[in-house]
Amino acid sequence: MDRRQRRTRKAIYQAFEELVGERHYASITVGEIIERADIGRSTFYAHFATKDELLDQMCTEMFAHVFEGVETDAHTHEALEAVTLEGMLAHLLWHLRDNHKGICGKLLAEGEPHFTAHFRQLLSDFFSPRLPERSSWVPRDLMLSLAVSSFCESISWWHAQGYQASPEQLAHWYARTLGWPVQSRS
Amino acid sequence: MDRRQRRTRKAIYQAFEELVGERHYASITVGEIIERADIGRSTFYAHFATKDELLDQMCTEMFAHVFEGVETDAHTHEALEAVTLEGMLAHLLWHLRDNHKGICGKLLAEGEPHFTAHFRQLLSDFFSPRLPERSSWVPRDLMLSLAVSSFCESISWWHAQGYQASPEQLAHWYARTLGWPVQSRS
DNA sequence: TCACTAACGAATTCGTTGTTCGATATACTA
DNA sequence: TAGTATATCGAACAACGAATTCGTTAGTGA
Repeated sequence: MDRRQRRTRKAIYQAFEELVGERHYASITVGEIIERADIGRSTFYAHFATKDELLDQMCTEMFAHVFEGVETDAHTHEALEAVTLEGMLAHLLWHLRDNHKGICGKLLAEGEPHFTAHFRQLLSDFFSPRLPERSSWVPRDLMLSLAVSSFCESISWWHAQGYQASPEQLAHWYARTLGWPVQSRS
Repeated sequence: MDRRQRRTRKAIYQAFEELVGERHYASITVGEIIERADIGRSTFYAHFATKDELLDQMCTEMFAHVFEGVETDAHTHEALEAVTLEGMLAHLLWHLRDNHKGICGKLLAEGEPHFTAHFRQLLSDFFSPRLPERSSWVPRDLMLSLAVSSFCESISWWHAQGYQASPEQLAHWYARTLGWPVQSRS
């Protein structure tokens, strides 16, 4: 890819991340993004059709890093026992907090529909084969939806609290609330 | 209130409800509302400052009816035993499905931020003094957030399923998933 | 060096929001 | 029923933002 393209793309991403960190996503205009990124208007549209597409592409890139190592890397941050559902969730939370300045939590807390839909899809794929068995019968897709939305809500709450609790702690509370098998805590 | 005002207000509400039922809320324009309601542009703005304010006022009116009788009326639809948390939730679901053509579920499923925030606030107030005690400790405000978001998600799921399950059934599954004390089911 | 193509940015079109105002129609009330 | 108040009408208007166009400038890579 042309160096110029890389530069402008990076500038756009950075300006966008800053703005999302500062303000409500919906209120950000393309004009502000190009001003902050210091690029021409037509240049922006040469890269992204709309503001939402920018968000989408950013999510894709951002989550590619976050989700790929959830299973394989878990043992590098935690003990080997971490390769449980709760451990993987803690690992995921760890990434979400640190890798992108908590933008994920911010967008979830704002209820930004595009982002939420994107994130929920990924979570759905992640949870789907891993849902614990329950003693009592509940429709599986309802259970999945509740697991996903509760996890999103936990992140949103975490964000509102300034990320005070540890990822492990939050994952534990989350699992507890859904009545899932839980790791013993020291 | 002047009869003319009542008439236009009713026309606006009706047109708006129809449109919300047909299309994504965010894509509805004021122009479409006034066209469908067959009123003048300035007339709309004499009643509501923005489209969102229309939604807000509509919610307020709509929920006033739904929430007020949750405790007092529960025994008219169900047996007296229904005055339990699960019973009250079933009663609430019953109203939400029937009173307004499931618009509530639609807006929740769309993730419409204004509506969701409004509804969540009401649910928060409702759940707050009623949260069951748990054996294991979890921060109370996190528990509350999870209870609220899970209930919203259950409604959203219900909507997506075409409201097939009964309110009682859904309330039961909801309570089960959160590991709450549960009514025995025949 | 040279062809390619990205970036520029002002001008433009488009759609939507929200306001204004004089004319008209309707509703309350005495 | 007459008379006053006021709600509605609707075209015109200003403001804003999205998205496009296109001739010009400048950086890239071979």
